[in-house]
Amino acid sequence: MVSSKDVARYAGVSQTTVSRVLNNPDMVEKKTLEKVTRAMKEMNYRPNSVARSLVNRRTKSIALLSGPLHNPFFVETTTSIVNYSKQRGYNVNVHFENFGDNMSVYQDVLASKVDGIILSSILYEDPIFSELQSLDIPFMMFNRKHKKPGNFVEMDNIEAGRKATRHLLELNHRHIAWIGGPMNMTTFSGRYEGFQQEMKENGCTISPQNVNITDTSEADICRVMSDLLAEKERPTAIFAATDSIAIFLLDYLIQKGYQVPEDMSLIGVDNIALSRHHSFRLSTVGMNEKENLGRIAIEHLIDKIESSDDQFVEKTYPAQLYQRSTTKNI
Amino acid sequence: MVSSKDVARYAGVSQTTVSRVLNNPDMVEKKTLEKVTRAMKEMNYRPNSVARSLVNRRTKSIALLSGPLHNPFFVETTTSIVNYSKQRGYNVNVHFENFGDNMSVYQDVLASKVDGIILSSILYEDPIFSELQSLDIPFMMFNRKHKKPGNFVEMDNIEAGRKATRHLLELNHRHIAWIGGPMNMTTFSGRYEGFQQEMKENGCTISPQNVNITDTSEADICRVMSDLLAEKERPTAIFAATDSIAIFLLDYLIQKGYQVPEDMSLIGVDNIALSRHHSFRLSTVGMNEKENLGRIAIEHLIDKIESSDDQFVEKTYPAQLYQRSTTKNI
DNA sequence: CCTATGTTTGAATACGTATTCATAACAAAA
DNA sequence: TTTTGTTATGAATACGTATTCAAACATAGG
Repeated sequence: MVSSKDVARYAGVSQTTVSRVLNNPDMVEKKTLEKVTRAMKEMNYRPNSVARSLVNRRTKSIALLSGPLHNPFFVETTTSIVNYSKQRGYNVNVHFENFGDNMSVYQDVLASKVDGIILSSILYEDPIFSELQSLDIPFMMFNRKHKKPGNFVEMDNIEAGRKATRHLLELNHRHIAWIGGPMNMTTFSGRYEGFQQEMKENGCTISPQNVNITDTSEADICRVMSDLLAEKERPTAIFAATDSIAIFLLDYLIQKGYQVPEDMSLIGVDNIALSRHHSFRLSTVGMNEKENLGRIAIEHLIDKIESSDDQFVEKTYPAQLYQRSTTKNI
Repeated sequence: MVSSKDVARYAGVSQTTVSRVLNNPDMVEKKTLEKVTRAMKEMNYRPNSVARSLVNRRTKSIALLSGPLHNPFFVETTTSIVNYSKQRGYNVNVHFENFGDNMSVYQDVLASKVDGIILSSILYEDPIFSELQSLDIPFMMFNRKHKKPGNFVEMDNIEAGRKATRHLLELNHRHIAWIGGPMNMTTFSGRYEGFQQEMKENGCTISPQNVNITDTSEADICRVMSDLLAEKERPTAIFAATDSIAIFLLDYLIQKGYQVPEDMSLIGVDNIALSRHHSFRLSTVGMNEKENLGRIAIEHLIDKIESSDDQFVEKTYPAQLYQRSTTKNI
């Protein structure tokens, strides 16, 4: 590979001058500049970004630790994060959460030299948190957050849980089942908390068999749903903790011959784009449609990288109901 | 940041020994090894991957230049590529195609030091091709390919086009509209070619207003579809060049009060997971469900990186029909 | 005891760039 | 002419690691 030294020799100048042509062109005489520029072209020179990073002490790249893309919510955030980062001149190393073995993903992220880290995949008491802190580079959580204070942007999950539940209650549902994911993720615990609060305040009880915690895999959701359908006193409505789960449930229910919402009301959370599809018209709760948590988070992160201000960004955005066609009065 | 030199000083050894502890632990005496290991722990030492890359001349990272994730096909390939790469010890820099200005994306990719490049976003006569070649690192195309010989894996797009068309013809459709993307992408040109061939062989003509080329944006697809619906002799079936387009059309049609397949048959290509959803049951043509082009491509790419064999991988996989519920006899 | 062999270690160097500091060339001012 | 200042350039160095080469030392065989 041709280096700046090669270019220098070819152009009859010092490596320093070549470097200056790239970074401080006005410090070099016009004639020299042309000469060097031509040499670079002719030799097809490309600056070695690794060497640059070593001396500049920044890689212009960011690690994204995201939830899996089979949840369309993360499709939208990943797209925003990658595209906005590009705009600001950063590359994004993408990693996906791995339920079985997140530690190895963490190790990859910790080992890779990046200017900042943005992650949705963190548990409420995740030990990764202190490791991230020790890296001494900015990191930002979105969607989910950690117990300890740090940078995060999230939706008001409790409010989301309450609004979804209130909607179902207003439609006269009393027998409501919850299908969610692991409670050590604040999205799930928060939304469940809201569900509980609202039910309690309205004098409704939640029977234990109607609280279903899955690992969000399709197989596990199937298992849970088939249990629910087999209950003597089958629930009339399901509160799915995410639109992704809801859409999968929809698939399962239709496949088994049930009609939504006639046989079962269904509401999700996140208001992902797919929920608006007229084949679904999924009722859901989510943020203002203009806002994207990924986008908000990456913007803050890059600001932090470039300003190195150490004030925590902690933002919780309101949730609102999007009533569509998968919930109905009984 | 603490360096190997700091660790060396603290442990009372040379930097060489610290390096050996990391890379050739059996070359160093057990006692020394423990001493150094302890020092690394105590100082919270993390090897600088940038410095490593500089001397090793490999970054253990790969650039992915992907089509946009709002096409679920790329969700599936991106997931495979990222996860498989991790398994083989590589990070993935993700970039998304940008219809308006792909050159700047290309520049980003060319500037970033990676061990290999995997891309779906290439045009049939894309000038990026020769630039990629001049980088002298392996690159692999998937889904779409280039005019010149190189590494690629694809579905047999012509066969796909023929099979989808044949299916519609067998259902007695004669008035079939095509909605696709830019013809300088081999996915679209190949599928269209198959559409043409099959129509011709069966004595069917394609009227010009039924050939619709979009930029695959929602707005443009809307425009085209509304034109089609306004035709005097409205087509009875639509061949959407991708499932992604088909699913969007489905949304549009339902929203406008049409029923699929009663008012209009609809078939896509790609057989993405979402097409199987029982709210859609989209008829489509695609590869064997076990195969994933992204996965196949990344496997070849990493093999190439690690073996540096220079034989081209050129693979074209057969397409098959998946008949579901969006196509019906008339 | 001497030589041959193996083991463990460190000094020096390379990777490719950006930056600091010094110098040379030259013009302007005194 | 000397001084001062300005502009353009290059030599040397730093970034943090891996590797080469040589040296120090121990062990075994004769």
